[in-house]
Amino acid sequence: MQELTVGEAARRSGVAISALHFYEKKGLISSLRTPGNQRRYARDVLRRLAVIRVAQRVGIPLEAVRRAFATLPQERTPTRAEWARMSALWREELDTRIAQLNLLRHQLTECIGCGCLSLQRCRLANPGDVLGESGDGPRAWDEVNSHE
Amino acid sequence: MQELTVGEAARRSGVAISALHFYEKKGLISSLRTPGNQRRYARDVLRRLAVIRVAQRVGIPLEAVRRAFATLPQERTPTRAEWARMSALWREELDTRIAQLNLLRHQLTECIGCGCLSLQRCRLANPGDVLGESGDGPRAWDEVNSHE
DNA sequence: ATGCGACCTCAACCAAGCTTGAGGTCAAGA
DNA sequence: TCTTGACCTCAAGCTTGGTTGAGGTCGCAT
Repeated sequence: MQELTVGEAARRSGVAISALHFYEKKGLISSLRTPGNQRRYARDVLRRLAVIRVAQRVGIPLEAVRRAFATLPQERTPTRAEWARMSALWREELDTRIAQLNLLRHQLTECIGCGCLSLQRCRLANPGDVLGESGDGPRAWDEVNSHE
Repeated sequence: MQELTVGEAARRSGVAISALHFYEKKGLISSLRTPGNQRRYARDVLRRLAVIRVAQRVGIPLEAVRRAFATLPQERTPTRAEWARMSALWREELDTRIAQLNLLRHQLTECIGCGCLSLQRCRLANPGDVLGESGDGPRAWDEVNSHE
């Protein structure tokens, strides 16, 4: 079986059919059509859906995924090298997220461990603020989110 | 300075004033009022906001945070022990998330590294599916999300 | 040829998580 | 006293990421 119907893609990816339609409308995936106007997906759609799911899990918006996918060829299945290039980018993204989560976990532990209820000094409660001198709160995470 | 105005809380936490109002309406934080009806926050609000931000970052919905906060005392500043108890729960949650992110990163790397474009066999593309036998896709992550 | 499940489009609706705006009050300095 | 910025409430609006439903078609088996 070379091409997948929506139902098959949905079952295999764990993504609802309505979501597949939605992703297609948003330009994250694409499909060929049968003479009878039914969608047929190349197998690489499953990889795209996997990436989409990963992204969702780490809080990266679909629009950022779309931008990343825009670096892949539109009308032909990406080569291994093309996927690898994109994947390297994502791996960095994931590494960053993991590092930040670890940092937060550490800070939370420390914060509770040391009993520092004087929150003005707590790095977790108050990341990057340094007692209000800097003015407008932490944006590092958002920069990661937009990543461009 | 024992109590914080909304503006101070917003600046220190990096959360918009409108979001503070929103969180209060949703029951995640609370405030005392001055004779003139202005909000005054106890300092533990900063810790709550920090926890809220952590939760948001790892994709935990506000409602779950509210439920967690519901285990803390309502009308008095939680003790260190009370925070520690809650924090332990969150630490587990964060550990789980980190573990899952690491797994995903590993799977993504492997998947590209081995060039397995035969996605039917790819664990990342197709987690828990085993070629469609199980029927309705992966739910493990959602269970983590609801965590009750 | 007819029934059935899987598929199609399009528009409406939903929930979370906020922001924005209107219309008004508070509090402190010049 | 007056002005200015910070604050108040309430309702409406916005974005993201979808789901639901109506009304109709496809395509395969009987």
